[in-house]
Amino acid sequence: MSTGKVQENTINPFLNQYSCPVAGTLDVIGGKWKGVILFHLLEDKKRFNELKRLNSGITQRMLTLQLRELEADGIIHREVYPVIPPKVEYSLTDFGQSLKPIVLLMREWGEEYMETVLTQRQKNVGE
Amino acid sequence: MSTGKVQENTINPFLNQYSCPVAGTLDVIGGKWKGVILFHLLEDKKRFNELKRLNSGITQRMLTLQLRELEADGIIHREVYPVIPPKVEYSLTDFGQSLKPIVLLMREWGEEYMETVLTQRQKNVGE
DNA sequence: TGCTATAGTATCATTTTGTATACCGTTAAC
DNA sequence: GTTAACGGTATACAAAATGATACTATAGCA
Repeated sequence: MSTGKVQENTINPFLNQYSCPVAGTLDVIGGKWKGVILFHLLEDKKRFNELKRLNSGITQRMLTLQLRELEADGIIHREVYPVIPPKVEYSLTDFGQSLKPIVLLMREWGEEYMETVLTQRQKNVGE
Repeated sequence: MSTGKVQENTINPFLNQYSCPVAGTLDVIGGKWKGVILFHLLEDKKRFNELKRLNSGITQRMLTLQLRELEADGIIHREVYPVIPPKVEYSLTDFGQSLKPIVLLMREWGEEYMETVLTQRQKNVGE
């Protein structure tokens, strides 16, 4: 960063603009699935199919894509056991652990306020 | 919610599945712009064009769409002054203020770790 | 008279994200 | 011999999110 030169070839070019740090964080944990995946990994490592069951509705392809991106960002670790049938375990890296407070806070907020949001949205239907 | 019936017509049908609360929160503050918009509103209310300048790169259309959704979720308030040229001020509602800890934490994480993420991503280029 | 400013809307194009479905290799169980 | 389990990949397609561009109204100013 010291050069002031805009970097290239990262996953999301948006981040290269030295934009708001909030945008950067959301690029890592945002999207439809990443937050939930991380949430499930907070407690303990999980196998691929386990994550698939926990993220109800996710397709194999999307799960793979999201896991690969999290891995590329250094957030999770992928451990492959050379057995048959295959066994692959996903876990948070130490770096990934640094996201724990955010994920927990998001869970709390969701638990406390999602009903409010849903109610609020209902009011605006058809306006 | 007491009926156990799945609601319809909300912005994101995903939320009706009684899914993970983290997903719910991300639905409210996720996406490319909402987090940043909220971040800029934490301190003080802002006019439309002010927000446009602060969210560098956002188009007028996207800003309008995101602001409308945040308003529909009860997160921000839109105050229109009937003057010419028009003047519209956006501010956090009391409810919106409840998101403050999350946004601040996301800012902190971004400030502290985005370089790490960027470096990490660089390693994976072309693999 | 023409220009600027503000807060949008309308239309269309593009990019990103998500879905559906079929397929792969290997082993063990039936 | 067939089937299931696991953790994927490949291909095609659909939907949603985002972007680009042009346009609007009205007042004040030069």
